[in-house]
Amino acid sequence: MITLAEENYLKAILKLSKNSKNSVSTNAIADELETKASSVTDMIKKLTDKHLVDYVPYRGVSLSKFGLSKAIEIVRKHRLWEVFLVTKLQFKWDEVHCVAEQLEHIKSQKLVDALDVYLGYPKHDPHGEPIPNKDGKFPKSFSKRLSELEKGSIGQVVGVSQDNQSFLQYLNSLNITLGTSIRVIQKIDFDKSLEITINNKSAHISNDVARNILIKQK
Amino acid sequence: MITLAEENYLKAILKLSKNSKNSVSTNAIADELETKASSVTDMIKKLTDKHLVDYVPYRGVSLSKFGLSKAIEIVRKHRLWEVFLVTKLQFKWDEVHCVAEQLEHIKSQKLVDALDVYLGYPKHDPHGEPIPNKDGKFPKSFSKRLSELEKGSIGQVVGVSQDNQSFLQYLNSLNITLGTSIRVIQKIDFDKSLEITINNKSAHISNDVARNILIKQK
DNA sequence: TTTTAAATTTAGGCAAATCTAAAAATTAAA
DNA sequence: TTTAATTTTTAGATTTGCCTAAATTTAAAA
Repeated sequence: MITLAEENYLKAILKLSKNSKNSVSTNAIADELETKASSVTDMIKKLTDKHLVDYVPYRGVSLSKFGLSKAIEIVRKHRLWEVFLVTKLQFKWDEVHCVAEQLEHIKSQKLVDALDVYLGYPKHDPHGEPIPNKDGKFPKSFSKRLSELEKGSIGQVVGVSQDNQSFLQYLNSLNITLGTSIRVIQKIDFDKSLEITINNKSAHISNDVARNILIKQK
Repeated sequence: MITLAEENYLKAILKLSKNSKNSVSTNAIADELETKASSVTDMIKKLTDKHLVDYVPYRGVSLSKFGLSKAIEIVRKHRLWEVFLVTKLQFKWDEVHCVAEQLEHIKSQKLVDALDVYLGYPKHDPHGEPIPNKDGKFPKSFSKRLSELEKGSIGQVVGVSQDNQSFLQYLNSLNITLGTSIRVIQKIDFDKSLEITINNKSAHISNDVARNILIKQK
């Protein structure tokens, strides 16, 4: 049995190894989980005993194959619950995270699968993040999210990962539709928002919005 | 903050004080939670410190006003989630309990309220148990459940607390409809099933079924 | 009413998950 | 390459929730 605390560590390691590839440092995990490095070392030993991670003292940890699949399961549950909260219970984007953080730890394979069916096998959560399927595979797409584009690059809108009414209305008001060309002028580090141009008219959009615009890069 | 373990104790005390009224013995709680009497004593002290129960050593505990409201909240959540699982995710009656046991501990007032709205303010869970409302009040009804009738007594069917397709079909096959007179011939202690007569024809029904038939007693 | 049985509490310990402070290892700087 | 700074680990405590075994209290029986 994987405990709640262990699940949170797995999730943190997955999140961190996405960016820095391979192995993750003790301090990085401590920061992510707002705990102390010594606590992390303790927990890593427990995870090692359970074959959830590979660990070389002083060198960092990485998820084992088993640990990775467990971590992905948690992400899947988190994102499915977020979709549920927004599409069925009328929660707003920014209200779902803390509740999903709890719901992701509910243990029942049948529940997750039934939820997936009920929600119509969604591919993205309300924040535009991809939802892995039952087998742990992420939906592959040939598009990128606008938020992933580098400064200076240009792309064409090929879709959105949200069909929310107010989101689509907002895109309309910006004159963003399928096929629109967008150039990234500036990426603001502070809030990850973007300065962009749409048909030579400039606009400033939040990361929340940029994440939900799917782009085919030129 | 009330911990998960504390919530389970509150629930157990509520359940037990329903039957034996007033205060509940340490051993009864230990049995209910499949733990040891000494553990119960430990926990009761913590609950006392948090003003969730009133406790007289060697004499038993009872829920305080505050503890009662918390316990009812948990029951409300448990039963709402059961309704969700059955009506939305197509779980069967007997598959919901263990999952609801986990879901009942999710902390979010907004979630419970939204779920209640979404489910259409259900009055009973899939087992026929009443669901308290937002203010902790149980739906009052002038009917009893068939399962509550004493041996020998007679009553008339005034409703059901389940609108499940297969349940209604089953009642049909037993010739039970609104207005049908039912007499309780025998109550089987072992599985709480009932020997009854319907228009002088005898039948044997499970507690699961009897609990969902609402009766006006003669 | 004394003795016995049952229920309850106390004492002392254990595992999980965390912490602080000190020691050890690694990396960066002089 | 030695020293200094940083990172990581170890040692020793703490809290929560549970356990066993022993002591205490209450209830029942003789």
